[in-house]
Amino acid sequence: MNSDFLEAQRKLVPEMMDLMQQRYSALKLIEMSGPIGRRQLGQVARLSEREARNVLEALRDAGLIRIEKEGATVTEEGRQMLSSLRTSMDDWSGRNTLGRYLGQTIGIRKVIVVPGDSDANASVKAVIGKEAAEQFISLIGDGRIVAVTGGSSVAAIPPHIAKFPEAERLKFIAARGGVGEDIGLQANVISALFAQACGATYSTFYYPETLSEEAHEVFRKEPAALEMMALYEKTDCVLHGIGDAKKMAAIRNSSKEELELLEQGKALGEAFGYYFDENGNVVYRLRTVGIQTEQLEDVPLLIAVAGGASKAAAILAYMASAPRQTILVTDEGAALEMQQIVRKNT
Amino acid sequence: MNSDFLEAQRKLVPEMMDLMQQRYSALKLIEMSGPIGRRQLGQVARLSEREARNVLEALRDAGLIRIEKEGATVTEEGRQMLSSLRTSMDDWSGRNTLGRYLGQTIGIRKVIVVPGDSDANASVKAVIGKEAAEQFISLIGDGRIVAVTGGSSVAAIPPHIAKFPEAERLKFIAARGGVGEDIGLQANVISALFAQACGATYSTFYYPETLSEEAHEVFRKEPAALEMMALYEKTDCVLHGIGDAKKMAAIRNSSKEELELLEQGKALGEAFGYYFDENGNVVYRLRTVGIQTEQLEDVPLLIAVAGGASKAAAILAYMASAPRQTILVTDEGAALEMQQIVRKNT
DNA sequence: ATTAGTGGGACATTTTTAGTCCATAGAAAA
DNA sequence: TTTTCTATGGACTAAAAATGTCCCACTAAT
Repeated sequence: MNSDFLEAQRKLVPEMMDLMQQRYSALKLIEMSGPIGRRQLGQVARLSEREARNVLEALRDAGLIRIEKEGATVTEEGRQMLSSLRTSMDDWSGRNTLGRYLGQTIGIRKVIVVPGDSDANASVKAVIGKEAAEQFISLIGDGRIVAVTGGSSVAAIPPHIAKFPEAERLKFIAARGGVGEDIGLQANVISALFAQACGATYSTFYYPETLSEEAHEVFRKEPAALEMMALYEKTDCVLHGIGDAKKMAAIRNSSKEELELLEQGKALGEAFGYYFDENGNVVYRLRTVGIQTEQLEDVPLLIAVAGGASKAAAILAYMASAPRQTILVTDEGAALEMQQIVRKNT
Repeated sequence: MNSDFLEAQRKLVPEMMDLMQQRYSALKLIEMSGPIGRRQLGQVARLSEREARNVLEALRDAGLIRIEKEGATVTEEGRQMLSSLRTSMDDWSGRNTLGRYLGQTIGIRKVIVVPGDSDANASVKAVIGKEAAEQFISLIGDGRIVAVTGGSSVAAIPPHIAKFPEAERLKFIAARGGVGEDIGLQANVISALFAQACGATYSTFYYPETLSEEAHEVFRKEPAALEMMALYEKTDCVLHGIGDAKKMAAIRNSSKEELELLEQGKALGEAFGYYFDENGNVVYRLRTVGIQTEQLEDVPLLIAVAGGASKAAAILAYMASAPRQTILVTDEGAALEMQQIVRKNT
């Protein structure tokens, strides 16, 4: 498959991909806009005059365009090249630009879109996990404390973590105490998986999801709880999933009162025990020992993972108030749906 | 097909290919030579310390190698990448290095090797023609007089000539007067095809192949002949094929004396009416109005086209005395065979 | 202890690239 | 026909990036 090859290439010569996309899309623009000049092309392709000039000269040297007094035109060869590259490039560069577009509109650091839709094809989750693992490894820097949440998306990350320099110094913790969900997808278990993959250490903390106010107070003063809360203050990285509010509430066997609160508040998304409405307002939160939204602001590396068209609304809900440094790794299904929602609302 | 994609890409971002090949072969070396250091890698891969360093760092950032105190090792991911790229890259870069190797040993400017073997697959000739056309277009510069010879290889070039700036100023001529061969492959006809493809002009000159010495003398003084000879002096580019000596002699219905001369002189290759032995010595030449080997030395752009394993010996014979500025466009079949012959002789 | 490797830091120098302006030449509009 | 607009290509400076070359600290094997 060509896309495999493109992926391999992206890894091998990443600095060239920009250039390639630049030239490809310039060629496409030239094809569409007939004879077009350097400055005009620059404007429509968001290139400076010089950049546009370089691109044009490169394309000319490759024999793909003809540069004449009235502007640049595609040659026959250029047309052939366009048609032979179109499918794979459009696919690839479409996801790329979609990611950039979403990143800008949502107002976060980066959005990575992998091909496919996790709703339709479960194996896409693995690709999301792989991408997230790469981001994590390359950006963790000299961070030490990593908080992870539960969920299948986050669970897809550890299998793709290869040992990297100083991986052992990391300490993984659950971003939120809690039991009750599927054991394999609990934050505690996942943090252990991460620790194993890295040869690192982890701390666990179990916390009953539903407690009376009094019991809660008592629990909060437990030494183990205090220790965890101290760690949350020093967290260097959070890897978290995003859930659909209703589904999460159902999974958690929430009480009638809770369900009503979520219903009234029009909760859409959920992340680390917080429920958000479409504007990112916190509608409800689980009382548990966990990282707080205020603390997130000071965490340098925030990686959110969630895929599938059905999660688009939930993702947008959380992202409406997500810290700017957030990186979202999602799939095409969710990304396209998000794009539609965003467009509808403007 | 991946190779199509690679080809398209080579056109779109030619500057990437070097880098890609550099990194790919470095990765391969690292895989083979176990943990290897920056300087050692530099030596074996012919990179400066800095270049090796850059490559290593790029591979490390891509997660393909691990750099540790004892040197660089390939990661699991790197191994996967190698196996997924191996076939297409080795194919491509094999031809590339083969071309470089031949260029150096033969002592000419450049050798371009296209995939396939014209002996086995006639469509390979078209690829050779396309490549030759590209070289011609990109290197002709502000040359004006272009001399072409006959033969199927040269005839494969004009179909791939797209109009380029100032193509009309060119003048195509036959590198050698002569009739008797297949009409469609005669130099005169081919020069007309070139002219048509470029929207340029051409001059023809017919010259009987076999003439008595006296008739020859008379012919040489014809105004048309003198005009052609004047053009040969000013030739800016020669596009020529290379023939197998015996086959050419057969095609030309050579006389017994000629055949004997060729036999005795161990003629192997033929080009513009000259026959060469394995050391590049001229064994015999047709008496005709045509470009002379001495004149070739002053022609800035010399492009030789010939493919097929069966022509390997002939190509090497001519190349043994070919001017240094010659560019050879050939196919894998001929190139591999040439490599074998060269190795046997050393 | 010595030697031959390793990676990584540092720095001057060269090379490449980017930004900008201008001259000039066609094409289209007036 | 003249004017205006937009085109390319040349030229130049400032800035950024790549390169060659050291040195240093460290490690493992001799």
